[in-house]
Amino acid sequence: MVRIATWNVNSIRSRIDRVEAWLQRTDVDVLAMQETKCREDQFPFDRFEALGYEVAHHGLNQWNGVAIVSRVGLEDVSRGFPDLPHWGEPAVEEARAIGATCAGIRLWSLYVPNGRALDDPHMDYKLAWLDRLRVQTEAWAAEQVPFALMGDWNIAPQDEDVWSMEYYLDKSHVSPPERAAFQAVLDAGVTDVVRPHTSEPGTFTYWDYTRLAFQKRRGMRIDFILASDPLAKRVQGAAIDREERKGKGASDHAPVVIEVEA
DNA sequence: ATGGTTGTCGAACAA
Repeated sequence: MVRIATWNVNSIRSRIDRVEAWLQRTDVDVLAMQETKCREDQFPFDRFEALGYEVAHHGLNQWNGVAIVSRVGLEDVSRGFPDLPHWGEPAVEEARAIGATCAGIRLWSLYVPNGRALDDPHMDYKLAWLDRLRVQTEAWAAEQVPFALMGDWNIAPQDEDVWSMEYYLDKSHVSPPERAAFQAVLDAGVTDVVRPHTSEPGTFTYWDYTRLAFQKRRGMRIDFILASDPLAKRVQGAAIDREERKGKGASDHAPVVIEVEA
């Protein structure tokens, strides 16, 4: 059994103690992280290597940043994928995607742009980014190598994935264009392998730091593991580690874990 | 109370 997880850590430098403790506690073999928020030279490689993990990181500045750590092999690292849209002034490609092959599975750690607001240029960037991911997913699905798209999608695909549709109605993450973009990736050849094992109402992966959102159970399900059909058939179980959102120094996202038949 | 919190080579901005 291989245990594979994804987690938006919201700064690896401020979270490293908790991430290290979590890995030791949960016996996870591969962890995809998002929002490492650091450059290559700032990443705490030694902390993971001391635990027996190989590390691949993609970080360009204090924003975004994605990584994969693995103790079951880590090969053929890709930073980004073709034709990703650019952002900023000057417009550049951001560190939002890294891929690696671990235990024969092609894994991607993805940090989909936030979108910010329905009328914000960042929303156009988000939708363009997701369309490129859709194109890539079609290509990967045709290759027959088992693969998974893991990360923070910044989309709540279904009404039950937010604590209140009324609250989010005029905000990003739930709009029809965003949901259509998410569905288009699914249609390209992957399925959500976590939801079938975590279908309880009120199951979320993210809770805002403000307004006592976690304590009031006001969250969103926006972190997903989407697997190709050959891999999906091997998924034996899945869980969202809500406990990790508790206490001082927690990320605002919870880790999401799947168990895969070796 | 147009509020709250966390992170970043901060002093605004992103989430």
